[in-house]
Amino acid sequence: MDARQALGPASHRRRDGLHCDTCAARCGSVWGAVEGAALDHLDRNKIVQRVEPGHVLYHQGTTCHGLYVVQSGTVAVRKFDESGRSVLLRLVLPGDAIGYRCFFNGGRYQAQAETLEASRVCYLEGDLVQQMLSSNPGVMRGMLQRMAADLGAAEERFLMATRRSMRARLAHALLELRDRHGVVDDEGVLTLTLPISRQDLADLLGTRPETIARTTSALQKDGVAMFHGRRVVIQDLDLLLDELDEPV
Amino acid sequence: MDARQALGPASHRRRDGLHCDTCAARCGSVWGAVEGAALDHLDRNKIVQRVEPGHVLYHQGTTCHGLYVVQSGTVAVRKFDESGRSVLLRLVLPGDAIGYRCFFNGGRYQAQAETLEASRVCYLEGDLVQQMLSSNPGVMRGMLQRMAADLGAAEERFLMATRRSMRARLAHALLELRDRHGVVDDEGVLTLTLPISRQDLADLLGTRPETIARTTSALQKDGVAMFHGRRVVIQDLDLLLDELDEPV
DNA sequence: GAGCAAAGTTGATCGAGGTCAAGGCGCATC
DNA sequence: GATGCGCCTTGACCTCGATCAACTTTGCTC
Repeated sequence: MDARQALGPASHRRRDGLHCDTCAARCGSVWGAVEGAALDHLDRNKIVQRVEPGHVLYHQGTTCHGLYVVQSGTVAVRKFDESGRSVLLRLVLPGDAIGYRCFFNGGRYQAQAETLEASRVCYLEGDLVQQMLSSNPGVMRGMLQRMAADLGAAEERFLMATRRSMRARLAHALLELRDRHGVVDDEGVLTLTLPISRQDLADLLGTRPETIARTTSALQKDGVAMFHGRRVVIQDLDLLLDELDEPV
Repeated sequence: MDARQALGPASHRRRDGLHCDTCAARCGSVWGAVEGAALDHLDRNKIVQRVEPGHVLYHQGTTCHGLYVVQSGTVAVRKFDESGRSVLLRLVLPGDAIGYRCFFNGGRYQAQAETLEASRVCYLEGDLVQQMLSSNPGVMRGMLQRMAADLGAAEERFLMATRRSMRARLAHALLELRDRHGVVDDEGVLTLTLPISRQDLADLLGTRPETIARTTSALQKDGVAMFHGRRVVIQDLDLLLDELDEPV
């Protein structure tokens, strides 16, 4: 009867003590527009999963029946090619939906989604999403906006990959990661904790781990940023910004 | 009173003898779901432009108030960077909307759209689009599907640019252009008439015109395709398909 | 801490494709 | 036909980043 009954083990269900009401990720996201009875409905029917790092939300090639929304943590969308090699396509942050491309387009997942950190992820079953979309114009508008923004980002990424040097592209990537993975201390020193390996970073920039290593040490030699494993320390943000605007 | 009054010279208005009813581009597009009174409404309020090649539909940086839909012809979306150089971002075919990213996301156009051939383009004013979207769930679904597909294409393009050789990328591009710009004769020989210059083709593939020239002559030397200006003759499609699946 | 696997770095080398410069070629105008 | 103007192609050269192969570091298990 209840759609929830059919999906996932009990430990993965809702009632993790967080009502949608108080979910920080919801504000500023597509679901920010939902309120009142609809929000209650959403809360009652969502399925919350708390997962450890490395958990796979869905596998490539499986059929898509609903939408995942990241509540906390970071999720990686990764694609496997014919030969089994994987490529990191993008990172998904709290408040964002995962798998929406496949949800709207139908068919099977073109990629797999896996958590990089301990995360909380909500699953919304297909009908629930449709209800939310049709009953709440704000959700629909938000969804369209999000897709439009993602499309812009994808275009930007192509231009970066084809026109800019590795230095500029790495600098760009670091700045993108700043919001979510960066901390500024009292003296204005920015420290990033990268959520991904060098291999994944390479995939994200369309290059190889060796090139990442060479580029990081070049930036380090020039005093732009210090790299220790996944920790990146940036003393002077302006130097990093300068890396962006060299070429034409 | 009438929104049409405010927009464009009289020569650009509707009543070009083509009711939405009979518009071939509509079927198989987002607007295929519209029918009956809504279709009449759409037809009465659309603004049709017949334009010669090279006509600019909108300029980069101007504000977006509605949606353009290509009825016939091909439209190029082109972006100018700070230094004034332009980059061809993508081609838009009949039935597809242009400028929807900006329409949903708000703000100003990130690129300019110009016709490559003599074309017919419909302009739908913002309110009209909203009406269509909200009154007709099929349109909304179609729009979402289209955006999802575009997003997939953009991702694919990035992967092509970063992992594949120029030969494979050019072959891929030729195959993409086949549907719309290709003709097969009695003996099964495929002839493409490219809608774009070498410079634009280079932009599309993220490379330089010189590299395009070198790659075309390499393909020609190997008998895969013959290039004479914008005319491309492909004797054996299989040879072209073989170019796609070499590397990993 | 020893042992080991995975991740990251560095070096040496190579090649695809970018860059610059010099011709061809089609096409309009006169 | 001569002139001029874009567009395209070719050649020569060079650079950035890929590749392959060692080596180092990190992190995990016992």
